[in-house]
Amino acid sequence: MPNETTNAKDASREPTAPSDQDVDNEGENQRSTRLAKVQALRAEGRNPYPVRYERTHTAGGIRASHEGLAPGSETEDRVRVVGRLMLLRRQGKLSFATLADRDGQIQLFVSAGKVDKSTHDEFDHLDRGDWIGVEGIVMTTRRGELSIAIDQFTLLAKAIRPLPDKWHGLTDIDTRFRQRYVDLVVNDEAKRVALIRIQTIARIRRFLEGRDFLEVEGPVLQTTQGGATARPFVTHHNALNLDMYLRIALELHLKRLIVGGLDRVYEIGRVFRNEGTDTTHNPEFTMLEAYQALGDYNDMMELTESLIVAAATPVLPDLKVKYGDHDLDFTPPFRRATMSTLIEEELGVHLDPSLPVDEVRALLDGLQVEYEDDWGSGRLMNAVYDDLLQYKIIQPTFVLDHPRECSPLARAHRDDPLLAERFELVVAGHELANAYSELNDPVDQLVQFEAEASAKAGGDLEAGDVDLDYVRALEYGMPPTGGVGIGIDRLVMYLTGTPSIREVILFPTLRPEPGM
RNA sequence: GGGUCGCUAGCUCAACUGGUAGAGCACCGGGCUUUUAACCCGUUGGUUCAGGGUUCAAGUCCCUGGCGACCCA
Repeated sequence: MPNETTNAKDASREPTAPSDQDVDNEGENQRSTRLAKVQALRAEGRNPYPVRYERTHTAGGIRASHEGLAPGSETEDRVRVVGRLMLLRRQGKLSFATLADRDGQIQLFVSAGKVDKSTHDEFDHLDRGDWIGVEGIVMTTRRGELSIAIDQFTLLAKAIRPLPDKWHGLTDIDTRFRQRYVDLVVNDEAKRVALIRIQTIARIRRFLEGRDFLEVEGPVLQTTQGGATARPFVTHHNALNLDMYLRIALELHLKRLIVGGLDRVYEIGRVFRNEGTDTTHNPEFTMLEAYQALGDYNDMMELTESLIVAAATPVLPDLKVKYGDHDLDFTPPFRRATMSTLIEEELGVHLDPSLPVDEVRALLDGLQVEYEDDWGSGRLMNAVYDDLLQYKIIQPTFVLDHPRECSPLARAHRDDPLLAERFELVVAGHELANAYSELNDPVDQLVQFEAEASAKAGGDLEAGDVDLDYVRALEYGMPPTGGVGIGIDRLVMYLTGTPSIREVILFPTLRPEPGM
């Protein structure tokens, strides 16, 4: 019947042509075939996109309630389920289909004995990807597959584009990120990672609530750059005629709230850093920062460790995970070692910020570590750590007592004024958390800000501004406080064993797609 | 920023030293009452990322550009 085929195609072209203008042309043939089906339904006075449908059960719910139903059983249980049609196996007088909803899949069983011919025919002309609502009886097939023997179904949303290959799925990384909606439909791993992220954030909230922290929100649009070392995004507010930064950290406003008397606060929020992207960096990412009055960095270490264990346990019961080439173990306590100790351990040299600059420079020259002329011994020491050590630290390790010189918001160490009371938690060579005993001396803080501002004036694009309002806040008195920041995306990468940050961010930053 | 690799049908992939662009799935038509990536038969479907060059002839070789992945700094 070649004529019929040709006619059907010709008929399908006409109604679809005008509506195609604003979409790309992928799958043009299949799109037009399906658009023709939409037109045909409309011509019969039926709506291919009806407004609602009452469901009584979900796929997962039916699986849970009918676990162990013997093969070849038929129940009296009438259910209405909604989902996306994932597979369709037409077999003449019998059709099987796989319906997927948020929490699972279930087979549909369509028998000529239970539905009339036109319903069956219509079912057989559905496409993979269509959303349907079905009503029927819970049963199992001879092979034991839990199914719904349907007696009626309703098309809820016609899919115009075909789903990717039912076996190979969607593997092109770029397309997976650009069209995450498709990735989530066909790749279970994408859904698994997304759900772990969602659950992890929920668990962190519960954990912090359990410790009496208040969740707060600071401003995203800011007029000073501060709280971290990073290049900001700049934007413009029209009504105020004001250039503004998108925040690079949450820190300075959370501590203002500590001043205000909200003595345990945290925020889980998006921060923005105008830097290159790679496997572990996305320009916008999610930070947790928590501040606890009357805590110091030792308390924050305990908090950090407990929080990570609380978040990890439901996902990784043994707290172990394969991450790239590494086997990570989050069993507490994590190792604690000072930066100075680690340098000595690894390189066999003693380095601390009290050494004369010339001596330290000579040492860096010997190690082939690059540095700037205006760096003091502390920053030079930090460069050795950054260049030669951090990437080698695989298992969770609290690296303690960084040079004060590169910690402008941290309090000087109680035992050594050239060091800060600071730690970074390093995992698989990357910083997962960063914490201080917070600096609350307003005079000292101003000195630190001014040093940064002069570096910025000297061309350091990552250096911060003097935040005079923050200094003013400190002048009203901030109690001794410990604070910590944890990279949520990184944490989720570890918990899911996914060594790419773009896999754990549903919509990673991408160049715009040509033509979109 | 440097290097390597990739981009072919809606999806997943082929196409030797340059010689008529193919397969599976999907789609369309037909068959099939217990399938599970169902199966069987028959069709349809292409600006080979873009542009330029070499050649009788370019998916293939050369140049430029785009997008992406990985490694390095």
